[in-house]
Amino acid sequence: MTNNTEAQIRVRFAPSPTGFPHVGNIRTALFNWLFARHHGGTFILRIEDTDTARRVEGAVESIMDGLRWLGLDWDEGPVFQSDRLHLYRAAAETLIHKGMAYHCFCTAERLEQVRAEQARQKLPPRYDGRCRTLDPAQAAQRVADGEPSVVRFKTPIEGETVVHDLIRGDVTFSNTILNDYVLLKSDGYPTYHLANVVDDHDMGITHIMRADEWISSTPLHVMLYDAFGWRPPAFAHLPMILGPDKAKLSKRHGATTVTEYREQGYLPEALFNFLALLGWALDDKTELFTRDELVAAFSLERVGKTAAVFNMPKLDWMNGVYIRGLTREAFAQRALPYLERDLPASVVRPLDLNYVVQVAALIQERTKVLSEVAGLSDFFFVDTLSYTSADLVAKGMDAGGTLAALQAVSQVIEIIEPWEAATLESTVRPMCDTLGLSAKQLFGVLRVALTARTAAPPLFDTMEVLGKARTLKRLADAASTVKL
RNA sequence: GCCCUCAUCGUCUAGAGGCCAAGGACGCCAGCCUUUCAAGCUGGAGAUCAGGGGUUCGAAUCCCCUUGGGGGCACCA
Repeated sequence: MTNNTEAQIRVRFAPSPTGFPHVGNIRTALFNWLFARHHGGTFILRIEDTDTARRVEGAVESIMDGLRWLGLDWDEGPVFQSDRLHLYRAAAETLIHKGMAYHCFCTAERLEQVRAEQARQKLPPRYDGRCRTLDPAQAAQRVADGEPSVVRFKTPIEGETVVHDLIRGDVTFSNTILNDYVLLKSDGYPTYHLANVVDDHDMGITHIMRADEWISSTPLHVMLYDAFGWRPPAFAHLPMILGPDKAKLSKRHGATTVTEYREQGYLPEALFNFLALLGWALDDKTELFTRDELVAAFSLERVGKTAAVFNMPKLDWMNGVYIRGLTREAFAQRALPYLERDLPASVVRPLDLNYVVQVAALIQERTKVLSEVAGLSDFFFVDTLSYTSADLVAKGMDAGGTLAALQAVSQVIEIIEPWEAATLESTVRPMCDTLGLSAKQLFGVLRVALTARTAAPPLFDTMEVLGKARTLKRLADAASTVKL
């Protein structure tokens, strides 16, 4: 699978710490990681923290946390761009000396005016080039005098730039529509464009895999590589992930950050599998992949071009598949923290793991996300149930019959030993005849008495896990609840 | 407004000229199983392959136009 050339492959995931990583970002990380692992290459984490204003406290930790949770381990980094400002400044200087960049002294207000005027004339908003023709010596003097400035790239005003993209093919941009982009901001920090190009070159990145939204700024990057005399890496612009409204996925689409998926109880291996299928498919049928299978199967050639809507119901299904695939012990282990978190405060912690394993076995195949385990099983943990007399009386029955059934069953099972589901069933089921009830009716009454709900795990398994004492207690409570 | 781009069931997708009167998955519906809910099994509805022109003996697949969607156009990334 790997040969000498491939072993050189170096890719990176380069998020900016301006918020918590959402699934779109993570999918990009996943593809980079898969590509690196498939080819035996290197996966690098780089933090693009050049926007001092939008920096968010804790974002870096949550990015790393999310990557670790999904098992996307990085080989180098995290590299912080804020530690490398000298590199970008030197690079900007180089370009100024080459006459390919210049200092611009235009104020934010003037830029604003220019844009407003262009908008009024329905022209594309772009820098009008006022400082482009300033005398470099004079400009240098003004900078030396302390006048604030930015460094702009002297974008060629004619010709065209072709971006070779592994997924899109060749994409041609006319240089006339390109802007004199800012390379270095007035605070001395580089913009994304400069830092990105300098770093990717410096770090020996061979393939840039990033979301499709970046393709518009790629011609600038190509020109920058050119201006520096560097060979650009290969580009692969990945199809975007959309919300249900088909717009770029964002906060307003509900749970989009990885952290939230974890809190809701999605299994990392399920999200991993699901995300891999957003914009990539192996064939016409395979949907379930282990991590290793994905690493072995992944290829850029099979990445699609069309944006994909994030299909929540399918994720739920897939999560359910992964949950059912767990051993009951593993499932209990995974469910435990969610139970501790979600069960009512009245339930004593810590929970007994052996008991949780027994409960877990009964709800496992009914669970899609771990955040619902407490709701599915709380009656196994709480002391008192809440239901009314009417809830107890099954369809076609009256209060008297219900009470009689409850008492009859209590009496019969009281002497059952050993307390096992099979024995309970073989004892109670025949009582339907004696009591003149259908199984549906009798079991329905018992179900409400024991669980306070109409949908629950199999009755006799529930009794077994509840234990004789609690079962009898609940039947007695139910009997006293019935209003004749 | 300008630039780029995409276009197969509601959604994720297979399809790289004939194997496609379009296959799989999720979801939906029905039946079976069954003490409920799930799970499982079986079956079903669901795409005139956005529309219109070409090219070709033959097009979902190639070309053009239209339409629609998405993205970009900051001293944000």
